[in-house]
Amino acid sequence: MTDSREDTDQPYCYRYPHPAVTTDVVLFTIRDDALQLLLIERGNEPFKGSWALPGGFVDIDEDLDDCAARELAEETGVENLYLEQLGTFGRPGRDPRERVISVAYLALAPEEQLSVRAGDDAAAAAWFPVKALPPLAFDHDEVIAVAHRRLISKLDYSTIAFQLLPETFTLGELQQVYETLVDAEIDKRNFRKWAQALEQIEATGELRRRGKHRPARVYRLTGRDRIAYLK
Amino acid sequence: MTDSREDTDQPYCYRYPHPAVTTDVVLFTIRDDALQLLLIERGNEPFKGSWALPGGFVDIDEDLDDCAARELAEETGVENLYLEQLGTFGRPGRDPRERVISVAYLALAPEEQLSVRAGDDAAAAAWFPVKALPPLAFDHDEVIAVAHRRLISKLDYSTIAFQLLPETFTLGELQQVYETLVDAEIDKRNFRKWAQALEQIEATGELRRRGKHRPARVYRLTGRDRIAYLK
DNA sequence: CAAAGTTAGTGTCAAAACTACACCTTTGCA
DNA sequence: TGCAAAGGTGTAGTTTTGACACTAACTTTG
Repeated sequence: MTDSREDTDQPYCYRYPHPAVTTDVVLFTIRDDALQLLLIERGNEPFKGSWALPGGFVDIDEDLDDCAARELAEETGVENLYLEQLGTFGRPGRDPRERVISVAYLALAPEEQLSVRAGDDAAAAAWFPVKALPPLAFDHDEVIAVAHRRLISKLDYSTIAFQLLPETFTLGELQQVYETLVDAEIDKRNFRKWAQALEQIEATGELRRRGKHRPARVYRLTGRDRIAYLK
Repeated sequence: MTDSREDTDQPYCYRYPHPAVTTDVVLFTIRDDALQLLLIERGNEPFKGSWALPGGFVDIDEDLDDCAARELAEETGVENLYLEQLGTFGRPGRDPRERVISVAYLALAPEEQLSVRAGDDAAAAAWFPVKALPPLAFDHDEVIAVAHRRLISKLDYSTIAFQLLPETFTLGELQQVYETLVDAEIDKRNFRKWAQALEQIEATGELRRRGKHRPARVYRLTGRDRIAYLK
């Protein structure tokens, strides 16, 4: 890091103008057997009426992760979910108002945990299937594309997908999540063999009866780590 | 993104103080059969005399990637190498002067391409083995740890390690790079089978004689993509 | 110029991982 | 009670991985 500034009586912002820094969150969930993400409708210019990722300016004494969690809570009422930093988007001109550098986060939560309501700054908050997104503000289409690729590729070497399930789940539900994510059918026996070989889940001993068919064994994650890396 | 500011005649920096944004680069190379990285000795406070990652403040109209490349060139004379964004570090208090958010980059280059000289802001620039780092300024030890983990884990699913070799190389040299990175010996026959199965390298037809032994075939990367993802 | 030293270069076999594939079980409901 | 619907299980063929040892070609030295 360079040291290209000395103390003078001029405030920084005139001698070395600072960019604004925001966080934006790509929150995925699975609803109606589709991968969906949360967008808010912008209530103000620029891009008024367009849809955008939830997010906002970083407070001057606030950590980045905290900012992402706070903005998500404020704008959507969603709390306590899996959040990981995705990348930082800072192309000059991406915000027409001023230079804005955005630290993007990838978030996952099970549908059950979410009760979205529009917050102060948002005209509305709504879920959209990843395959049918509306026109987006700023460079948020690009941010979402990166998030989606990251999620899909992380399936191969981590247990990140478990973050899309509630605390307890059946193997059928788990398989549905994976099938939705990879957008393909998976062989049931091979999938179950694989899932049990992970050593990341254990049966609770309970059965869950849903629908007119044989009840399913209920599982939970072992360990309290949010995600495990495979091999 | 929220819209929590209106236009008034007050400058931004008083109503909504902006953090400073920097880029820092973790540049790895292999020297003397060891993974080494480039540090600069700080010429000014804070942390004067400590070693730190090369980097500096983002210009107000400058893209982040450009900033990382520019600062690296200015401080060390190193140009035209592999650069990828690593992550953003913004814990309040990580810089004692003011709030500084740092976008970190991972960079790789072959030793042959590097002729490091200390630039304006740095008292000195030097290579250190990853296994024997000096005390570091700011949170740069943490940044380096993340970069190192990223590099090692990317070995498994990409051809990122080829960025540590010059344009042409022998399979022996390639194997040495991998052995240095994973810090273990690799079976020669299995390695060569693997490397050729990648379909990412081709023989140039030349032979390279170095030392008192049989000359080795020379290879180059096929395709001009910097890194390929495997499987 | 022969011998010694050094890295280049090659194939096989066993174990492990992966893939394809079909039937019975248990429940709810008509 | 029988039908619809998801739950639950094993095996065999194929592919991938990992262990392992010798000959080839060059340089240097005696």
